[in-house]
Amino acid sequence: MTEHRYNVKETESRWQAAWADQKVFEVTEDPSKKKFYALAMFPYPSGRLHMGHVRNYTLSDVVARYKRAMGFNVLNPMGWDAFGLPAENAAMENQTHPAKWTYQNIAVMKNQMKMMGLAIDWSRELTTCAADYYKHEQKFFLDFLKNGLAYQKEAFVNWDPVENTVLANEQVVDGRGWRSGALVERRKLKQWFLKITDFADDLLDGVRELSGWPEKVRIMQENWIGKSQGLQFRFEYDGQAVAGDTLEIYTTRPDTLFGASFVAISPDHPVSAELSANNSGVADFVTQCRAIGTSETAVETAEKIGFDTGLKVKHPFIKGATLRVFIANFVLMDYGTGAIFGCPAHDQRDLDFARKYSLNVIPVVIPDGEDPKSFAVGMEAYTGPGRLYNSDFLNGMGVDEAKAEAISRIEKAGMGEGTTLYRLRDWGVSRQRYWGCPIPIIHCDACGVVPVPENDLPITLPEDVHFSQPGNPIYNHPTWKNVDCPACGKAAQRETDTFDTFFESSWYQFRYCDPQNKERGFDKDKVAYWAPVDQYIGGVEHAVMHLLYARFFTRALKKCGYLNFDEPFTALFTQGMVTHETYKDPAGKWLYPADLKRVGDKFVHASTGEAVTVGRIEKMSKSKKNTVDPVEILETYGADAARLFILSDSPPERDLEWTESGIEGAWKYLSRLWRLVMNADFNGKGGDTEAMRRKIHKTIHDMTQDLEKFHFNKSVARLRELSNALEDFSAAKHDGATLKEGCEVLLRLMSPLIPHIAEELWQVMGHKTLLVDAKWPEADAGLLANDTVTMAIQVNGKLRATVTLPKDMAQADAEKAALGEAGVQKAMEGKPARKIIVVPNRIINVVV
RNA sequence: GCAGGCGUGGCGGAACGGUAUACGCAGCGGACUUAAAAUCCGCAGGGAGCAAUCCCGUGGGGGUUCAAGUCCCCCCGCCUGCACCA
Repeated sequence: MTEHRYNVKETESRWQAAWADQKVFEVTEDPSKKKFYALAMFPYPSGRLHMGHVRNYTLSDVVARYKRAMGFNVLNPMGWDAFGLPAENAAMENQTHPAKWTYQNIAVMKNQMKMMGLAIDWSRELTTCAADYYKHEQKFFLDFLKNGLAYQKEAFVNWDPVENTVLANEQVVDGRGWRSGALVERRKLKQWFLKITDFADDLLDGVRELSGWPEKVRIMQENWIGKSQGLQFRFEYDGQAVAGDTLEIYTTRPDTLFGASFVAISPDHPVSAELSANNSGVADFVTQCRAIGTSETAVETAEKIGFDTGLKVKHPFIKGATLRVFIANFVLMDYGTGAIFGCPAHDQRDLDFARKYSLNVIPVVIPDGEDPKSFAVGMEAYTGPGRLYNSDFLNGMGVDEAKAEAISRIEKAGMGEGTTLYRLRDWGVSRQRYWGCPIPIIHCDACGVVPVPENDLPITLPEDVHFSQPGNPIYNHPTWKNVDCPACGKAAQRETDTFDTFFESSWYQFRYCDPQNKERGFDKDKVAYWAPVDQYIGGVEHAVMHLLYARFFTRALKKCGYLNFDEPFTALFTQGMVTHETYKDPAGKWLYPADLKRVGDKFVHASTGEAVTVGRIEKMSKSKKNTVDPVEILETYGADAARLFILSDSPPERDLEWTESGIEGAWKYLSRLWRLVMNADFNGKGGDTEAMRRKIHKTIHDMTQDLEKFHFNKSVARLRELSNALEDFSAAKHDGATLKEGCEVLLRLMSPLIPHIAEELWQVMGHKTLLVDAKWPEADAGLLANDTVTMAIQVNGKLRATVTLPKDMAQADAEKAALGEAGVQKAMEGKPARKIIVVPNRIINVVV
């Protein structure tokens, strides 16, 4: 028989063309079929695909193809998260326009994606920087405004005084502008916010219900929302009062009020500001606090420092007692009220502070079993449970009871109230950047803030802008911002800020349901059919921001009448990173894997021959040069090999180490599969057909389970087992019909993973219709059950023999068979069995 | 510091509380070849033994159980996220 080599390139592009020509993956709403919406997080068009993309889209593709074979009407779209800072940076560096750069990248990356053979409905492709996309989010924003979900307030930005521009957080490195190197200033600007805090509780309750999400992500969102129950109340000043008659604080430990020994306020607190005005000592201290900064390392190492303001407040429960008021560097202005009471015995920070300034440490919660009279706090605060002590009317209560009682007393006295507080802040959406969606607002001297009339949408970006001068190009444009006020007709100015690019990615999952709609962002019925997304797949780096914003957006759109559900993504899968070994030359410079040559078990530089040191395995990144270009892999080995390696090497949620030998191995398997089918003799006779058929149907059953659970590495292992068994069966020239059944099942099961070669071999086997349209195989239940089983026999828990017995054998007979085994008798050393445990069809344990 | 995850051969990883190391990568031996590549067959946790076989083995230490990689307690190490949130 002539053996043809598998021609990957030709075959893969031929089937890609066939699927596209027949519009196999294009879908419309079909109420008669169950829908399945599979979505991969859409990419930022940075230039080229990286391996992380390839892994992501391989995973979503397997899901989409599998669900399709299962008979679902599968929506699997793709688009471009096209606004963002890198386009502006590229524009500055290369004297190009962000739009040109972006669209060029999209063209390149789309082409690369097509090489992967993805089951995508390209007719639904969307690009967020296109006006026909962002037009709709401008409308949403106007609706949010009408519904009280958007508002303006002053907020700090990072201001680069040399470049005269606002910097994004990631453009600030060690407190300096990344380009200019100038010290970044905090400047207050009026900016737009979305009221995500309105939904804080709802987002929290919702995330707890999302059973299809990883526990990890759910917890991260819960922590981000950061709900806490506590007491907000007002201290009365004793003597001098500043900025009002009372000082309001927030605490989650009202039970420890009797242990209070000081009050501390933030350096940014209005009281600090007022005192600074008249007291240079205070002003200096506040400046000192701000200089320490808020970076992680600074926070970790910074000492707790305070400044005694000389102010005093009255203890709410202890008549005549007063507490000194400090300004302290560890009190944050943007949480609670920016002021706290310190109870050093039961809070570590308060304790550190108290020890430094020699303040009282009064234990008021005594751990069970401790003697209150001798219980003392040294350098470690006690934060656990216990009984109240030294606390008047709270004495003897547990912590929770005491909290409730303290709140109740304060409320009765009219001094404050029990409060629920969230760490979550409203979402600031204004960005002082060019390459984003313009905020549809006009500022009029006479009328103030005027929303752009809906008929005037979209407000498109000016195209003739320059990036050579400092500042925001939109703001610098000579005419764009000039407009007549829609309300009074007088000269007014457009808002020159653009939306945070998380705005676009918060609703794209709905736009995919109705991407051509010119009137609205999407049709309610179409979204009702497709949404919510059944399986969302992407990187864990979006665990908080993007996913939280999208969840908020869905609720906001619901409030504005656009849809009628809360959660956009029913199930979420977060994939691991793609990693690779790192390499350095003798000078310590990073080297690309492609620049190396293997000599024996070592690497040398391919052109210079210099020795290369192999470093640790790290996430692929340009800076460490440990990247592998997907296109080279796709061109050398093809999409199927890349997909197979990605799927088989590691469980998808874990990191995947990219290795040359791994991709080679995948390629070798494809050749083997090819030979199996090409060389198969379907006219053979004999052999243990029943055993073979059992293996085939067991594989169907197990593989289906694996796919449902995202255990793709296991499913590949099972398919290789089946493949190995079929090779033996074929080599032995056994029954042709069984071999044919096996090969066909193998191809159908392989189809979601390595679709091109599976499709090709399907045709080779004589099929005239597409494999991609074939139904998922069903396991024959009759073949799943075996009539004999191999049972393990243990003596005192140690394996001593295995024995093949009829299935569901009577317990007594099984015991007898077990005791008859030579190995068992030897291990029993002639002693009688004290006990025999029989787990039917599985194991027998003899205890002597 | 808090929260979450992980720890199994040389490596990636399998294992409803029930035969630990499936499947693969790398390795070794052999076949084919002038040779290599490709391919095929075989070996392969550690130790002892000519062998049958036996002992030890899932980061460490305890425990529950007829039986523990799996469940419980303590400890060690690595990774991720959050971080002075009162």
